[in-house]
Amino acid sequence: MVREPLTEDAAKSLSGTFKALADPVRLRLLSLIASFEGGEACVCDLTGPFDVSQPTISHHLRVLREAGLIDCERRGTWVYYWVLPDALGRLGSLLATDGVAVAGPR
Amino acid sequence: MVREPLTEDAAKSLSGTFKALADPVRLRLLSLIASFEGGEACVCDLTGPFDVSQPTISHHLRVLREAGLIDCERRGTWVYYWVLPDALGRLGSLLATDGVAVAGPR
DNA sequence: TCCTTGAATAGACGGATGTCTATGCAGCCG
DNA sequence: CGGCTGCATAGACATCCGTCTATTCAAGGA
Repeated sequence: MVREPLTEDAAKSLSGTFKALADPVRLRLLSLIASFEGGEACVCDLTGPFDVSQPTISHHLRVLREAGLIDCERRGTWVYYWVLPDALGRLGSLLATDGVAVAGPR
Repeated sequence: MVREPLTEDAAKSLSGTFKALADPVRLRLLSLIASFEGGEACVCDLTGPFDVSQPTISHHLRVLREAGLIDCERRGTWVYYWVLPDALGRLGSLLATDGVAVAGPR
């Protein structure tokens, strides 16, 4: 990303992922799910730590899922969510600036 | 970030950076500046490749600058922008999922 | 079967955001 | 000094987005 200009399509797609991460509640949800024992969490575990309503949590989970950052499965009465590490990893390596000449004034 | 839950403050701050990256024009600007010869670019080099007006580019550059992702300096008639690699690097390492147990159904 | 609980959907509403046109400011040059 | 060029600011406007309440759907238990 810092070596050659992004194409219009790549930028559009990438920005979609960043949009999903551009909300404090969603970031905390993602982090909370990832750091849960076993790497997955039931929705009922996720509504407590936040000051927003259950439908709002449900909405944020949907946004994260549609961005390909998490997935879920129903097990009886409960729905469990887990993080898909690939998307996060790809993003991380894209942002890597290792070896790129540091710019500055002058 | 995937090892322990983000605090409310950390999430708020982080989401600010992601917000700045959550726009295709800003992503392309960042990428374009970084990949410019010498690692810096004049604004006049940045308005051409986009379909939006010059004030809109100026607005996006301000957002990126206020997020700590780029900086600028006036040199005579022109203003030059360059990428601050630290912010991007910190973000990249934050998203790293290496060594974290992969979650999944069951 | 009915009721209860866990979770998602629908729709409304206010605030944030991306874009534009018009204007202002800074620096160069004749 | 006057005008021109590069860039930023101001303000308007439409759309998007996060949140809520109300409702619906799914699954289990008495």
